[in-house]
Amino acid sequence: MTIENQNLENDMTPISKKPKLSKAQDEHITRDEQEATSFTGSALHQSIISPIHMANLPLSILEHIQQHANTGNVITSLPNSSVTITPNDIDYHQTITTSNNITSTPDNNNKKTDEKAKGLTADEKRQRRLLRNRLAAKDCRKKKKEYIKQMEQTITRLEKEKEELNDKIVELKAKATLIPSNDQMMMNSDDNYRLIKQVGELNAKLGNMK
DNA sequence: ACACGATGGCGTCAGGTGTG
DNA sequence: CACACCTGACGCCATCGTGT
Repeated sequence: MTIENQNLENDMTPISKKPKLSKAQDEHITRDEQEATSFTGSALHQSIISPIHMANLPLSILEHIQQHANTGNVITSLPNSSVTITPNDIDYHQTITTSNNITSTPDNNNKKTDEKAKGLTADEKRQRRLLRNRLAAKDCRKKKKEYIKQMEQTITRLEKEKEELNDKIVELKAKATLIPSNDQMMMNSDDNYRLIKQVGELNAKLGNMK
C-alpha cells in the first residue's frame, strides 16, 4: 500500500471498511434501522457516525447509490436534502454527506459531470472520484460474479449434453451389431442365386424325364 | 481456547479505453 | 485533451474451518 493510500485510509476510516459485525452489533444496528424508517436526510445526519463531507454531490448520484446501497454505504445530501433514506439503504452506519448548498433538481441532475464538478476543490473532486470508483468496483465485482456463475452453468449444461450423446453412441452401436454387414448381404444373395439355379436345373431334369 | 491458513468482500490505485 | 468508466491488482479486515 502506498503512503498516500495509508494517509487516505486514516482520513477515511469510517467509510472505507465495511465491518463484519458481531451479533450484538448487528442487533444494535437493526434497532437503529427500525428507528430510521422514516428518516429524512437531516434526521439521519444526527445519528450518523463519522460522516464524510462531500460537496455538491448531485441527486442523480445519490439515487444511484441508494439503489445500490444494499451492501454499500448510505449517501445523503445532508442536512437539507429532501432525499428520504429507507432502512434498506442504511448499512452499517457508514455514510457520506454532502454540503448544505445543494439545490438538486431533475433538470440539473443530468448536466455534464464536468459542469457539476466546476468550483470543487481538488479534495472534493478526489472524494467524488473515489466514490464513483467505489461504486464501479462494486458493479464490476457483481458483473464478474454473474459471468462466472453463467460460465459454470454452461459447463454443467455441456457436460450433460456430452453424457447424453455418449449414451446415444452406445445405443446406436448396439443396434448396429444386429444389422447384417454388406458382406453378409452379398453372401446371402449368392446363396439365393445358387439355390434358384439349382431349382432351375432340377426342373429341367424333371422335364426331360416326362 | 488458540493459532493459522483459506476465503470473500471491500476500498483504492493504476492503466487502458471510450467519448464529447 | 480532459474526463468518466472499467477492471486487474493490491492490501486490509472479518469470518470460517482445521489442527494442536
